[in-house]
Amino acid sequence: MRREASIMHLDLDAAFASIEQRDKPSLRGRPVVVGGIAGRGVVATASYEARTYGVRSAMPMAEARRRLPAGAAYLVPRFEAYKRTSHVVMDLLREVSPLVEPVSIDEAFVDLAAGGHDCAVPAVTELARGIKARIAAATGGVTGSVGIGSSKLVAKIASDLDKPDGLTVVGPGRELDTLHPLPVTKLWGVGPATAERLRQAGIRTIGDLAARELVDLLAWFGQAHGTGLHRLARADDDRPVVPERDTKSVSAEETFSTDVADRTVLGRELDQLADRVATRLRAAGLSGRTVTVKARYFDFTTITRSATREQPTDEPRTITEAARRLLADIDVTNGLRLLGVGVSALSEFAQDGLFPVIGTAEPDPPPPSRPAPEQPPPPPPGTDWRTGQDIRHDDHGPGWVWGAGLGRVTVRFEGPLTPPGPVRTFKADDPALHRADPPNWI
DNA sequence: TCTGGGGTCCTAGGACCC
DNA sequence: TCTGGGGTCCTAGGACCC
Repeated sequence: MRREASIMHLDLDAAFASIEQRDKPSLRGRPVVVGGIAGRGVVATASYEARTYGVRSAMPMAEARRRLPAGAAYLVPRFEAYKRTSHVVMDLLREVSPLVEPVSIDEAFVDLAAGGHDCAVPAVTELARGIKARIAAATGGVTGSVGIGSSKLVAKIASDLDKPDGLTVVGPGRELDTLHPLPVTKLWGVGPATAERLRQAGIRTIGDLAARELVDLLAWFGQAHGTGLHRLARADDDRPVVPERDTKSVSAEETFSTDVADRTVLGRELDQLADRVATRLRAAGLSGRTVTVKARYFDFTTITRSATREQPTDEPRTITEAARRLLADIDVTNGLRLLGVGVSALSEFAQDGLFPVIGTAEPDPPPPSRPAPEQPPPPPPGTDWRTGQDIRHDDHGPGWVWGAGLGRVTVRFEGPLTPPGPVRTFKADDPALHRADPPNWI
């Protein structure tokens, strides 16, 4: 815990749903649910209109449909669109401080002290107001809620106190007053299982938890979780803001619409999952030694089987063969609800001798040439966005450069599909400047 | 109401080595 | 011949997060 409120947490409000409402004006003001549309799907994000009907994240989609009136929209996620908005926001935050830790596509911590800001409460409050306004402008109206405090814990809890479009600053010395009345479930790391054990011990609020001895928590929850809870309940949190983390595993899984017992079908699924994992490993320049197969039964019990190789691999064939051997040891007579493949024990480069040793590689050949688009070259970094140039776009109609920097171009589109025009960010040389998102209407 | 998909971290037991 | 303790790696499962 720091002496100043210098850690900020930003959480975009119902990000997936509000991006959909931004891009599709007909959805504005209506309940919008983004998530798995099929039988076994769940809600990823519900718009605030949908939340008034009690629809929440992680709720089965079937239940959401039951609760919502006619006229509600059910959409499959368009992750590429969300990532573009996420990049716009993260780039903005990096202008505030070099220490930005994206937690997910719609959430980040920012170390304001590392950005050289005055971290007195009035100053950070003003700073946050400005950041919120810039985010809303740059994203075409997607809002975020901000919390600022002396630790990650306090900042995160603060951002949740006033949603949507909120701003809460917890001044130094106010941490315990803020935390202690809240239910323990607000603490990072307290899920359903921990909450139930705490409830049995008569612990409902974070204040109740702070009143308990460490030995009790150690006995109930073990070393790591016990000490973690003990400290967090006292607002004792010195975790730094870490901009980048190494990837530890890459996996793909699929829940079937009905359980599958046919080993031929499962084998084909396994091949596809292994392919997806291998593709993503290669894109990230990673390979791994441990292959894991995950299976879930009708009753939701889940098992894993893993095998560790001598050498790391990113070869689809190698991963598939290892996965098939593991699947052979799994009982599928009553069918599987879910099948998954993962690779872990990662290292940075493939060791299979399929690639030149680092350092002796030929330079990459130039990318295949594309038909030259009718497009002026993107402005150099630093160009004033107000003077932006026109950029033609196949599907969204004309757009103009809204901002540029760090090899990225932000474009605001105006067209029949999206008046008054969303803002999107592209890499300066991104051919997606001429590609539309696939439609996701259901 | 019947539970997605992508991750992270922790625990516990067994094998193996010194 | 019997027995120790520590360290590391691997496997499996579980809780949790967004």
